[in-house]
Amino acid sequence: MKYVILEFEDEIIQKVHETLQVPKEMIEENLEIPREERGDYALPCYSLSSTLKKDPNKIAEELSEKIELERGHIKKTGPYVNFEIDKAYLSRETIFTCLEMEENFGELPAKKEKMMVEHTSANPNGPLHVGRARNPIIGDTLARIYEKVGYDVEKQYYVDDIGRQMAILVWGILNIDENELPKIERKKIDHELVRYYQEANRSLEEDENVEQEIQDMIRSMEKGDEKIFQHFKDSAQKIMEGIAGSLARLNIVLDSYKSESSLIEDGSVDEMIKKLSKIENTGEEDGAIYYEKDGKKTFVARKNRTSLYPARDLAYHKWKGEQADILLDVLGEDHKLHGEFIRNALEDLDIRPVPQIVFHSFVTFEGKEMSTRKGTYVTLDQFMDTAHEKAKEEIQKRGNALPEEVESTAEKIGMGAVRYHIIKVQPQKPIDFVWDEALDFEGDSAPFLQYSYTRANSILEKWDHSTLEPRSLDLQDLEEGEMRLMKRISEFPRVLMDAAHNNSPHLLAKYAHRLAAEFNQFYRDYPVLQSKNKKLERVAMVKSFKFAMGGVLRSLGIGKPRKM
RNA sequence: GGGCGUGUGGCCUAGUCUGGAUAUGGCGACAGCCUCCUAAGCUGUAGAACGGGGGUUCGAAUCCCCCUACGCCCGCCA
Repeated sequence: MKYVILEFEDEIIQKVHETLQVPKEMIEENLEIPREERGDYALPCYSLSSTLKKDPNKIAEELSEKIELERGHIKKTGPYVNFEIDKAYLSRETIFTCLEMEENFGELPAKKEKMMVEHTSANPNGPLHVGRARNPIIGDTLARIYEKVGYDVEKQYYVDDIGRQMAILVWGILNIDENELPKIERKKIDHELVRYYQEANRSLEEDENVEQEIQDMIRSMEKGDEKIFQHFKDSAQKIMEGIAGSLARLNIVLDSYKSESSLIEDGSVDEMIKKLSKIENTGEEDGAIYYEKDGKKTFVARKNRTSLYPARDLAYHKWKGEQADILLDVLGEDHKLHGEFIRNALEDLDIRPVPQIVFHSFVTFEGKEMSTRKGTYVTLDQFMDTAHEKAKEEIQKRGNALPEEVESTAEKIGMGAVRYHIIKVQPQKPIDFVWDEALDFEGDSAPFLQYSYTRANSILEKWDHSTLEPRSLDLQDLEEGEMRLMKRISEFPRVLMDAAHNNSPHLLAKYAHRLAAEFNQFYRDYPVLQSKNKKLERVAMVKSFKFAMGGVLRSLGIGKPRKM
C-alpha cells in the first residue's frame, strides 16, 4: 500500500524539522488543511515564531526558500507557508494504489494490538428502540474503522441478565396471563415479551405487593436459587435473540457476548470486591463497601455483601482486559459518572488497560423522551421496516433495478439510510428523531452515497472490459476535475486515521458525502465511455472511485446496491 | 445545590480537542440543467459575525471567567 498523501505529510514535517530544528510534534500540531485554493497543507508560522523568537514572515520566507519538495511545491503567503502536492503525480499513484488494493484501499498496516469494542449492551427487557440504536451504530462503525486502521477487533455485548429490569420481566412472565396483554403487533420474541415487562411495570405502580415479590425474587436469585436464576437467564436469552436479529439487519454482528451472571458464577465479582476492599480509596459504611474518589462515594457491595453493579462492571472490565490490549466502551451519556468511576477504580487497582469511553447523548422522538418501560418509542424494527418500504417505493418509481433485485436493493438502501442518519451526527450531540428527516433520501443521506456508487457501477458494466494495464495508461495531462476526484479519493486513509484517533465516526460519514459529491461532478463533466482519447484512463478513475467508495461504505456498514 | 455535555443562517449540521488567512455541507426558498454513461443528480442566488457578556492573544466559533436555555447524572438501582 502506497498512500501518497501520507508520504507527502511526512516529507513536509521532516523537511520543516530539518530546516528549523523544531520538534516534529510541534510541526505536526501546526500543520493544517486549508481551504482548497491555498493548497493541500498549510503551516501558519505564528506559534513557531514565539518559540524561535523570529518574525513569522521571516520563518515563512526561510522555509519557502530552503525547502525543495520532491513531489510538490511550497509557497509563502504572508506568515503562512502553503504546500501543494503535484496533482498529476498524486492522481497517478492513487489510481495505481486503488487498482491494486481494490476495496481494501484505505486500510493501514496490521497492528499488533488486539482491541475489544463493547457496544449496545442494552438491558434485555424488550426490543431496541430508535434511541437505543444509536449505540450499536456508533460502536459497529468504530469497530469497522479500527479494523480498517489495522487492529484485530472483537465486538462485545455485555448482557445484563440479573438486574432489577430482568426481575421485573421475569415476574411479568410468571405472573401475568397472556390474555390480559395487548395484542402482539409483531411476531418477534422481544416484541412479544416486552408486553410482560410493560404490564409488570404497571402492576408495580398500582400494587405494593408486586414490589415485595420482585425484591424477593432478586434476593432468592442472589442467594443462589437455581430455578429463579435459570428463569432470568432464559428470559434474557430470548430477548437477546430478538435484539441480535434487529442488529443483524443493520449489518451489525457481535463477535461475543458476556453475561453478568457468569461473572458472579465464576467468583470474579467476589474476588473484585476483595481486591477493592484492600485499596486506600475504599471504605465501609454500615457493613456496605464503597469506593470514594473526589468526595464521591460509589457503593460496590451491600451490607449483606452481595455485589452491586459497579463491582460487577469492574470485574467485567478486568476480564475484558485479559482478552484484549485496548478497550473501547460505547455508552450513553447517563453513564458518564459511572464511566469515570470505572476508569478511576481500575487505575487505583492497577488493572490495565483502562478503557477509552465514547459517550453519546440521547435520541428523542419528535421532541419526546423514548421509554421501553412506558412503551413510548419507535422501535428499531419499525424504523427499519418503514425505511425499507420507502426505499422500495422510490425504486419502483424509477424502475432502474431488476425486478428480482427490488427487495434486496430496498433493504440495502433502507438500512443504509437508517445507519447513516444516526452516524452522521457527532456522538455527543443530541438527536431528535423526525420521520421526514430520517427518510429523506436526498442530499446528505446514504442513498446519495449509494447512488454515486451505482453510477460508477453502471459505467463499468457498460464498458467492454478491454484490457486495462494501469502502467500503460496515459496519465500525463489530467484535467482539473479528474485530479480533484483522485485527490478526494486519496484522502481516505487520512480520514480513517482521524476518525479512529478521535473516536469520531461521523468524520467518515462527512467524508463519504464529499467523496460522492465529487464523483457526481466528475460524472457530469467527463464522459467516460464516449471519450475519444481518454476512455481507458477514465475507466481507471471510475474503477478507483468504485473501490474507494466501496471501502467507505463497508466501513460505514452500508450496503452497495448494483442498480437503483 | 454540584458535575458533565450541548447551543453555529428558517430547520439540521461540520469546524471546537491541537486558536490562525473570505465559517462546512445538507434541507427548505428562488432561478436554471435530462436528443448525451441512472435528475436519489448538477449549476447559480439569497440567507449565519458562531446562545449572551467579559477576558487572554498580533489573532477567538475554537482558550479562560460569569450568565442563560436544554439534556444527562449526583441510589446499599442498573
